[in-house]
Amino acid sequence: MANLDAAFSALADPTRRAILARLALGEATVMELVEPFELTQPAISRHLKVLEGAGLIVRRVEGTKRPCRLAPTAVAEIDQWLGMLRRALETNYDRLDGVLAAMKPEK
Amino acid sequence: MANLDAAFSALADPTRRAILARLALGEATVMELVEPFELTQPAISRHLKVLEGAGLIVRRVEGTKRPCRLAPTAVAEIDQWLGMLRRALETNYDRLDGVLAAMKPEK
DNA sequence: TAGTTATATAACAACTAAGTTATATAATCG
DNA sequence: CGATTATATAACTTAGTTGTTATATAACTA
Repeated sequence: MANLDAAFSALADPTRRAILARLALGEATVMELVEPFELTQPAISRHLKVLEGAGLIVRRVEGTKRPCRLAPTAVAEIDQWLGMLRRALETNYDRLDGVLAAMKPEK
Repeated sequence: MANLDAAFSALADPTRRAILARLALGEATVMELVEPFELTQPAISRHLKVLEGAGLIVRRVEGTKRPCRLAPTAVAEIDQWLGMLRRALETNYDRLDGVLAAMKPEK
């Protein structure tokens, strides 16, 4: 699962998560994404490249603009992987419940 | 949400995800976690420190051993954040559906 | 108590990441 | 066509990550 590396790594950066949060409101061009941050345009362009590489966003060409929007694929992959942890945590939690239930009578 | 940085960043490494997958099967000591990897014990110890710092695992002291197990907190935080993306993706998808539905009659 | 086992930490090398400025490309506007 | 706007890329700097080996600590074992 090499793509999970890219996806989680992309999400590890707060600027990139903020970009995604902005795109959750709808499509935006590069300059629209630059505006709210105290970063230069090349910095944002590179963040977008990382997000695109991770499958978290897609871009279309519209004249000289490149509007970005959220892509579903990476999120689905992440969800699937996290599902494994969720299930394990539930199981362990049940087990703990069992242990506690077994202990109570002893007390 | 500073902790999301640590959580996503911890999950970005395949060795650490493999460690979590192993812990999903149940508690394990450091040496038990070293065994399946072609890495040295200090390397694994540091990965564990990262996972602990991210709130993905907890460790107890048992004599000279430090058994590790999964912790639920970070996964819950991640799920919560991803929920935002999931909802946005659903909305955008619905919107796309709407667009496609609106286009069909025109064709 | 001396040796062994389990784990942590320090110091270092190699690599990657994130930001900057300067510059290139390419579409649009007048 | 020339100027402007939108975006990308290159070169560089600084900082962080991942691995290694060597060593420290601390609890068991004989």
